Amino acid sequence: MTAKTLPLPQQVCFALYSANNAMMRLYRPLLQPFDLTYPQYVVLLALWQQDNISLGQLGAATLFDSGTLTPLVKKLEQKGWLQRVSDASDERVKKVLLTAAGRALETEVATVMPALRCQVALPESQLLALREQAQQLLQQLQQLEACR
Amino acid sequence: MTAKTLPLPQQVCFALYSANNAMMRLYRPLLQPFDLTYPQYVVLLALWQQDNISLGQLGAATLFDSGTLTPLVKKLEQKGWLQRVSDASDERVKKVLLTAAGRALETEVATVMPALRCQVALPESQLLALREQAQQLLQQLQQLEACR
DNA sequence: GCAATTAATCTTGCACGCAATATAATTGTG
DNA sequence: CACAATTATATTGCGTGCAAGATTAATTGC
Repeated sequence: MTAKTLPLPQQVCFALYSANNAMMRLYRPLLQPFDLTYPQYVVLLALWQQDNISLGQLGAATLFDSGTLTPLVKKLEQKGWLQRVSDASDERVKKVLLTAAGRALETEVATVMPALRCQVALPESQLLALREQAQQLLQQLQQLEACR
Repeated sequence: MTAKTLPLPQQVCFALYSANNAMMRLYRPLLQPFDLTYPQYVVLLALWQQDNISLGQLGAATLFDSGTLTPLVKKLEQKGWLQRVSDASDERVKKVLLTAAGRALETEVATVMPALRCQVALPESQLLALREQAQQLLQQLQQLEACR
């Protein structure tokens, strides 16, 4: 009757948590040359897919809430990668618009993915399996959050 | 030639990252009654498995570096769950020792896991698959970090 | 034996994530 | 059309994570 809690190495959440932390550590030096952090990179990835969207839409794409997104976007504006412009038709919404430099950055940053990939000595199939499992968990949790 | 970067929904790292964030949001309200955060909970989980270990050993179990672990352990000491004691045989090392309250807490906190589990409507097999994939990624990344 | 190195922990500073709350614009309602 | 409810964004405060550097104690080389 000594085992009231599960050892860390057996916990799903701890595996997820520590794998994610390790991944962030791997990203850091690769993004540093561009003066980008991973969350900032995520915002740009979203904008490279769809530009000129509202902060709300950007939050939906990146899964950041406003408390995280607002300062992130302000920082990226300071760095000159994007602009925040008020929408004339609805003064509440702020739209985010990549600058020419921000659009050009996509080509530069395109080297990050392959550099990252070649350091991870795992078969593509395993990474896709991980993505699939993580996405299904995420989807389940989002569904939960949606019901309050 | 427009696709220089991969859309976020297809990225393994983003799936890992956002699933982990969602998991932390799920944990928060469950740990709040015990005035614990997830990282603090992780430290306690490690100590419940093996008590009276050095900060270095605790860091190895939790995968926290000293910059994260030191303030975490100090906070847990303030809350009365553990004590930090200097090792007489080597004055550099600080050993971490659960208090009686800290040991008793394990039983209380044991309700967190099942409460969490019953909110995640995914089959056990899928969670184990996710754990397996995450652990293998983690292991790969740790191996990388070990080679500097 | 003691200087130089190594080891264990601590401190500082920065950038998240997010809950809670505030502010301001818009919409719905009587 | 006033005004309460809703919506979009911003602010505040707290707790991480971690790189970089500092501090102190032990160990190693010569």
